[in-house]
Amino acid sequence: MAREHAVGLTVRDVAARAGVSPMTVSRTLAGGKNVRPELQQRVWAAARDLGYHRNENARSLRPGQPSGLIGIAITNLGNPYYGEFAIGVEEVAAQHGRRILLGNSDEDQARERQLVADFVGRQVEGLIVVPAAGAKASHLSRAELEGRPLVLASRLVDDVWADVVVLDDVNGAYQGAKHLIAAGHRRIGYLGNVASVSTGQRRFDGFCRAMAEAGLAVEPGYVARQQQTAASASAAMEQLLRLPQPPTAVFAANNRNTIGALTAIARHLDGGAGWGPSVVSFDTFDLAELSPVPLTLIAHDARALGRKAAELLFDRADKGPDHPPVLQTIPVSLRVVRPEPPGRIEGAGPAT
Amino acid sequence: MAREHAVGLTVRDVAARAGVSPMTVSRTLAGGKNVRPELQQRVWAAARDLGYHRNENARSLRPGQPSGLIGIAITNLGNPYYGEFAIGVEEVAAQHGRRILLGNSDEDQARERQLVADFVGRQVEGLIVVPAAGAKASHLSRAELEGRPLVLASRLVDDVWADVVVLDDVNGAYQGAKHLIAAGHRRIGYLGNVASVSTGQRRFDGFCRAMAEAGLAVEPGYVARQQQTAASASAAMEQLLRLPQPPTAVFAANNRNTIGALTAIARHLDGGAGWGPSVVSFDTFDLAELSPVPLTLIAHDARALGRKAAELLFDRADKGPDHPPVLQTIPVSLRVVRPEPPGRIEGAGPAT
DNA sequence: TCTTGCTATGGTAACGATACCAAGCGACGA
DNA sequence: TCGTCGCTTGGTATCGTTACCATAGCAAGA
Repeated sequence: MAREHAVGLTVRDVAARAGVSPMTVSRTLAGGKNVRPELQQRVWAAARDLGYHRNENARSLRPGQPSGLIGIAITNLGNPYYGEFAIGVEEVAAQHGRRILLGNSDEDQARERQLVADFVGRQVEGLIVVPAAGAKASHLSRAELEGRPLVLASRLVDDVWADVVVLDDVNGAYQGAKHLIAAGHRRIGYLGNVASVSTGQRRFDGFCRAMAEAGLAVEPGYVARQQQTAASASAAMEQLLRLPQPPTAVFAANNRNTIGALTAIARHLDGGAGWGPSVVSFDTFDLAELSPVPLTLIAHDARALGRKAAELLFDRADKGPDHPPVLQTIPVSLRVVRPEPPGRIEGAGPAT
Repeated sequence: MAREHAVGLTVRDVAARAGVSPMTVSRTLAGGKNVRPELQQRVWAAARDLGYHRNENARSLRPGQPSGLIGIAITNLGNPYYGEFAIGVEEVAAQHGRRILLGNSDEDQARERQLVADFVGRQVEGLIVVPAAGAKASHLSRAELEGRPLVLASRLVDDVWADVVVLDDVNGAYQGAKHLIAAGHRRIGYLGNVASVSTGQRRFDGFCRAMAEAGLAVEPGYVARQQQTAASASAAMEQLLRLPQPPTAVFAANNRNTIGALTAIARHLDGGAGWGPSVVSFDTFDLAELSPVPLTLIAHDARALGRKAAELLFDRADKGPDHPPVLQTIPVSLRVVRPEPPGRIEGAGPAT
């Protein structure tokens, strides 16, 4: 009797239609080793006619059978940076015949923990996690993951036994700050994300190092490190612009902060101010060319970061769990989008 | 005997530790109905101590048990528009206790087909697909999906039995074009994506309707409809700018085309041209405020689109497969970012 | 001719969780 | 006192697939 819905076709149905046993169907679909070509054709035809799809869940139930799934927990999928990152992971995963289970933690530790637990329950072969702000090691322990390989991406977490891939945050920020200092800037503002995210701390460290080397003080009034959105970054930038002695340049530690800063600066200029601070931005973003002020990017390849994270995961699966963890750094490079006009700083700034 | 790795804990292990039967464990974890509170505590303690996670794949093997998975196929995850879309889906799915299986088709039909087949094999409860350019109905048929509900998002496909949620493309483009015409523009360029994507066709239709109503011809020399990336859009815009009579305004049919257009216009202005065409953009994007030329956005909420797609999916699961398909439209709205200065068109354009 | 070795095929059991049925137990009304 | 009901607990079978073993057939070699 024909089924009402096509739901629930099994090897048995295909076997019946092809006039063979379920085992022959299984073998054929697994590659056809030790099956007569004629039978293989009958099986393929039957499978096609019925619209049969192997049940991957049942398949992975057998011990030793991989599930073909990789879990990714991301903090904010709306940030194109993480979208690109996810593409990079997906690219490599697809090459290895794996699918992506995706979860958005929204910078919430509880949600992240829940995601990880669920991924484990779904038998993922490995996890790639961009840890949420303040994430603890406890829900990323080897025991919690039942021995599954874990890669931390973009951000570090203390005391977690895992491979890690991060950007060259410290050096990138150092180079970016040095770039501003070399151009003659002395009053440099800093817009960044919270210190509970490792990028927030590392980039600030690099910035401070460059300032210290130049004998410049990092003045608290010029530093704002709480902005996680472009809107709050814009507000922070406006505060800096309203200071009696506003900074002649700002270092924005990620794309959300840069976008907020540039938005505020554009409003400032539209409001009649003839002058706006130079910007160095960690992260690239669309339409950087439209910047109304001198702009330099600390550029990197988010997709490469995702690819590398996936590669570390598959490497780990090959090497076994007992090799020491790997820390991989993705290089960054300075890209001047709009150069500093000569003599800009001395003459053009407001009330020095 | 102790296990080498923690991999493969089962109800049996928990049952043994708690001194009860596997059934009692199962019942407890399923909510604890008809289990003595004392035993429940023992079971929970044992599960926690061992770090047990229920095997969701084995669970969904039993007939009638849902897998808890929703499959999403997207054409380009690097486009923040689709990132936001995915967040919207994930939000609603998480509310319903479902996880997301994500695949990137990269506008490739073969990859899309493969993704869909795999999703079915993994027993997803439903699929949300942004169909790739030129996607055919055949691999989205009810039979192919084994009766699983399908929602098409953002783009239409002919002859597919599915619920659909799209933006108000035609009307949005119509309003955008009318806006330019009302401002006095007569020579209006069009930058869009290919007609094999329904948005490419629908937005062009709306544009043409506004032009026709105003008695204006859509001149082929002003129309470029093959750009899928910002880079190619930038090249197309440069061609328009090099025409003896360049358009005084351009309609860009999506964010990639707008970004390309603005980049080309910025280069043009930096090159010394005192004048650049006005822009209307379908889709919003970061840093629109930096536009050097008059800019109006046809704005909409990609996250809302994702949410609605997921809601349609769950509605369909409730209503059953026999209700007629639903077509839902997400409204768009005009947002003037940089208004048209008065008298700009007559005086300022090059060689009329 | 009989053995050995190979390929092709099928039956059976098992993966982990749970629906179903059976059974034990105390409480309560007849 | 006995039967019945409800609650609790456990044994068993099953979901779809495939590893393993068994078997049948055939060819080559002793």
